[in-house]
Amino acid sequence: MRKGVLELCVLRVLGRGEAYASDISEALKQADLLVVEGTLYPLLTRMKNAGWLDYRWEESKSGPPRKYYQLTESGRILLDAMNSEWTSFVDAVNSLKNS
Amino acid sequence: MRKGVLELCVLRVLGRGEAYASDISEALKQADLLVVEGTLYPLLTRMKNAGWLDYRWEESKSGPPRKYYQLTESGRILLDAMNSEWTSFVDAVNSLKNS
DNA sequence: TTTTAGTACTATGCCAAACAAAGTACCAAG
DNA sequence: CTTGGTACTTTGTTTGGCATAGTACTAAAA
Repeated sequence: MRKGVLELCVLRVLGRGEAYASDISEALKQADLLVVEGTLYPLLTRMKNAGWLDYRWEESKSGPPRKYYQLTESGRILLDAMNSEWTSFVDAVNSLKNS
Repeated sequence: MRKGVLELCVLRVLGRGEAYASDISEALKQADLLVVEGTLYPLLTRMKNAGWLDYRWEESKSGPPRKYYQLTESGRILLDAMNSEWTSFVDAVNSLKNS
């Protein structure tokens, strides 16, 4: 039942191109999805360890260096899979609405 | 971010009329949503304690008595609220799909 | 030049939800 | 009176989301 929606959201954001934590957080906020630091950073680490993401360090002029994350090949595959799972899931929940 | 989708599913099923655990489980299975005993029973108890559900005992000819659950007034209000939350949430996640 | 503020990532620990697994209890059929 | 099926209960584990505190780097103010 657990669907890992937050993972899907991160995958979708990274599907557009590489980004670091604040970019992702900002993109989610734009979509009215609130995610706090304490959730996002550990999640990114888990996804990196699972092999779905990779990152490179980049220096910043306004603070410490940033981890720019990208999808790996396996991350891209997972994204496709989770996209269809998500659709099915939404359909299933919506089918309960009436009757 | 936490959405309590399973709660919404139970509320929707009970929105159609009273049911006991196996009925609910069956209804969810029909909709391709898998829920196991260890999840459903504690959830029903939590929702009962929260005041969203009520139940009555009914004897069964084929086993122990059953707890038939119904929505309370406050459960009905919650159902309405969660219906709109669910729609917004789905829209938000889907808005991340492209661009 | 030392302090302060802002940004970015890390580490630790808590709580509740989802689940597995085992147990209790009731009934009917053999 | 034992067996099998049904229904609910109890206990414990794992994991995700989050809060909190801490480290580290930069730039700008005092």
